[in-house]
Amino acid sequence: MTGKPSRIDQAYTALKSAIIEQALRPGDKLPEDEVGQLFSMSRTLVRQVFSRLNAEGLIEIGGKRPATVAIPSIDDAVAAFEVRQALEREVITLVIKRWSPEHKATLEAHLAREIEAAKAGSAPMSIRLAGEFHTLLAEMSGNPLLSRFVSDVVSRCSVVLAVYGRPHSADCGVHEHRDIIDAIAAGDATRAWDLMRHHLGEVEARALIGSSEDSPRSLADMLSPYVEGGARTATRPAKNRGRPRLQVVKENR
Amino acid sequence: MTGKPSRIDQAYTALKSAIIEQALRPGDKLPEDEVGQLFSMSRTLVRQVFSRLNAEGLIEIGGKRPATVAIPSIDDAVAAFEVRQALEREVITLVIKRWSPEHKATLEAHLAREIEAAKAGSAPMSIRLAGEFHTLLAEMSGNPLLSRFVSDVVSRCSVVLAVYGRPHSADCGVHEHRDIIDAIAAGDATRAWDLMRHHLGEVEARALIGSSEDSPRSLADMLSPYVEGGARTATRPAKNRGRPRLQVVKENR
DNA sequence: TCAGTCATTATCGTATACAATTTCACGCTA
DNA sequence: TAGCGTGAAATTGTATACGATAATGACTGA
Repeated sequence: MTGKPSRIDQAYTALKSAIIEQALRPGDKLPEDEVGQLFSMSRTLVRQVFSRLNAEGLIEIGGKRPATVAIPSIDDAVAAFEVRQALEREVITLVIKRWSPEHKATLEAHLAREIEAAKAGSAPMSIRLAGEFHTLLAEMSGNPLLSRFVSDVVSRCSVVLAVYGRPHSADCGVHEHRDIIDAIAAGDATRAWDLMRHHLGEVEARALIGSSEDSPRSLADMLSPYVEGGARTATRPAKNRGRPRLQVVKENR
Repeated sequence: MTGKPSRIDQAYTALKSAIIEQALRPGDKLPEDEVGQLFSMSRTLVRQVFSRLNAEGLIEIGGKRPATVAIPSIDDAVAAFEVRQALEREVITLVIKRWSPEHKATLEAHLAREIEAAKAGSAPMSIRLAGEFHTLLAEMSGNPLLSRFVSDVVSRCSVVLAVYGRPHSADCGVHEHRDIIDAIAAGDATRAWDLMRHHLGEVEARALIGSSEDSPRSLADMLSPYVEGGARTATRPAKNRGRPRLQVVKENR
């Protein structure tokens, strides 16, 4: 598809995945030069990546402090789900309008992967696929702008779940996705809207009780699965001072 | 309110205003160093400004070419209005839910300014205020994310109008704004939705008149109104001949 | 006169350098 | 021992330098 994803795109995708899959957790620090070394780029580029992530609410920058993975407030969480409801309602409307058999096949294939991931008990994969179901649906709307907005808000919701949510239990979500596909395939917009509202309500409800435990790890360790070419942590022993670089920040806001 | 708008914010606001008010027209070039000199900042900062403007679809960057004011395609235009309908529907729902007398006063005051601008025949001011009516409404939703999205899409629609639209005739828009305020004040969501749908439909129609979906107008045709001396289309291979040089407007506000 | 080729210039992409600010551990004092 | 300055280290904000690439224009040859 895309000829050459630039290094910036690679770093952006890697960090975004790491955050959404909760390999990086809200509050974690992201020093520019350290990230730059991990991805073999200068701070100039890292800054551009951070700028994009910040625009999507995934990290917080500015204030001459190191960038941190965002810690959305309760209000942010409510706002995100509010907007998400409105956007996904429109998605359903448009997808039904432009429905085709290929769409159904694509969604079924994705659902199969979700089921498989749930069966395998892979939490990160389940989290990722659950989000991708919604972005996939949004792409089928044929409206790139809507797709972008949905992708954005889905990312925000993922971070919200990381802060306030309980561990992802994929079973329920998968079955609800199943029903939504069926309603759309049947062209029943009203039913699909209701299902989607209920589904998102469930996800939102899962964000009730906060849970956070501290286990300081090094940034390189957390990101190594996402850095192209594997971890380069061992190549730089001099720079690694004794204490682990990354600390989970206390919530001093 | 805001303690210190940084230079970056200033440049961002200035350029955004210039584009929306059509002082900078779609296709105009924006060389980084020239903009930097105008705003007394280095290219590093200009780049950040451009990055933000690009994310909102106001300019296009990349490809080692100078940044240009965006020229949205017809598809982009339709997509923008589609999303805008969905977002503003949600705005109305929330504003009615959280309605207060101060909101009404604020909107009435804004409407008065719109009427005044229309009476004075100030086209740039009318364009700006017409857009701000919608962002103002969005802010009253109490949902910052929704507000951001609406602001984004309203900007895009402004550029669409700059490319495809006829000169702004403010009268109709103002009266429709009047009706929307009344419906919201009366708590009549259904009526407000209909009015908004009709209003945005009018704006969209004003934008897309004269554009044929079957044979998309060539770039040269679309640009011809802006090419000095009119369009000389097919006589020679259409290079960038005749594109206006950079016109950066001095913003002293 | 016109087309094609090559040098020049303009402009961007990336890295690095320097200044400013915050953070944090350390040692001092009551 | 708790509290509190203090200075070094860490980190970001901004500017500048250098290389790469596309646009521009001049020159040559037919």
